[in-house]
Amino acid sequence: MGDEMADENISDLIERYLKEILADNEQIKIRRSEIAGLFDVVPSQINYVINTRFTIQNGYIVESKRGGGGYIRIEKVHLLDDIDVLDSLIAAIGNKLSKRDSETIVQTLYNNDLIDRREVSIILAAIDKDAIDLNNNDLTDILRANIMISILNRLRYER
Amino acid sequence: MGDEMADENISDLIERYLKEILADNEQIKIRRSEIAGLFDVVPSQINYVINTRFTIQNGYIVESKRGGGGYIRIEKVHLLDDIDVLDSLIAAIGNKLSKRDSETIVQTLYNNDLIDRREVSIILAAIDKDAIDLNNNDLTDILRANIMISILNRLRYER
DNA sequence: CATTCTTTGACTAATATTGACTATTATTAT
DNA sequence: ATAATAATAGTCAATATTAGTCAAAGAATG
Repeated sequence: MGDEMADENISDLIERYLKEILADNEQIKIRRSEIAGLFDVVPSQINYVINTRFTIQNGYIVESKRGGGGYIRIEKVHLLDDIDVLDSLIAAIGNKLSKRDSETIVQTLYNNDLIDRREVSIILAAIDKDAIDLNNNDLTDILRANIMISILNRLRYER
Repeated sequence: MGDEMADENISDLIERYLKEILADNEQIKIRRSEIAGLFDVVPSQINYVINTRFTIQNGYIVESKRGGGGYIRIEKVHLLDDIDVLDSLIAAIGNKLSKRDSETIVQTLYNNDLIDRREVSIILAAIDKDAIDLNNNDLTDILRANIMISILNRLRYER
């Protein structure tokens, strides 16, 4: 890679365009079709750009609304400094997560002062066996993994 | 949550208009056609706004009267204590819970000082669409209901 | 070549807007 | 009083306006 090379593809251009705006603003609210029109691509390409380049790992959260006056909002979030614990926990969780392992994770979070007592309680309630039980143990473990990862990702930043 | 900027659609504007009045008053009594005229929409759109944004889950009670001198009255609801808030929210959740309704509930919890910002964030992460998506929308709504109820029940003890 | 990334578009989903028709209540005429 | 009319609000389904998903085709990369 050299210096200052022209980004070749349109997705990169769109990414750069949005990030330039985000350099001066905490968030942007766009109309999907407008941006698509600006770069002369199909609207769904905007979703592609967002899904590949504005993830939470990159420090962005995205929300949207359909219907009249619909929009996509991209928000820059401030990633916390002591994220290592969270990252390694996320990395360690695979496809599935047992009840036992999930409790260990919650305990670790608490021990590291990443969550308080009430938050422990809320998280345990969210992954409670009865809440996510669908008569299929594999499915329950998958759900537990998904929910836990989602929560850990939330803990990575503050608004 | 909160800081609203440039709502694009008219329903949002009407919602904000009414809520601004309600910020200073316990209730408002409106004439449907008047509000409709103010925003230049058909009268039934006022019903749409009320049905989607002034539900009991949102913390409002609405009553109305037809005929000459008819009106719609929107009243802020006062729940007696925290347990009542939780109980009525739990009662309002049936078998399934949409994303939209779940967000309303979380907002209500926050407005009633039952949870703080971080807890809002954690709960929303737990019921995030991607976390509980199993390629079946009904199932997702069922899971969301289960998880939300589980959390609400936990909050009853965790004061 | 094989693999991964990008581009495209047909189909789906969510939300908002509109208006025709209905229901209820108040007022006026008989 | 009763009936007719006017003045409201409610319901519901059609249409409009967005954004999302997914898989296939094409391009780039190694």
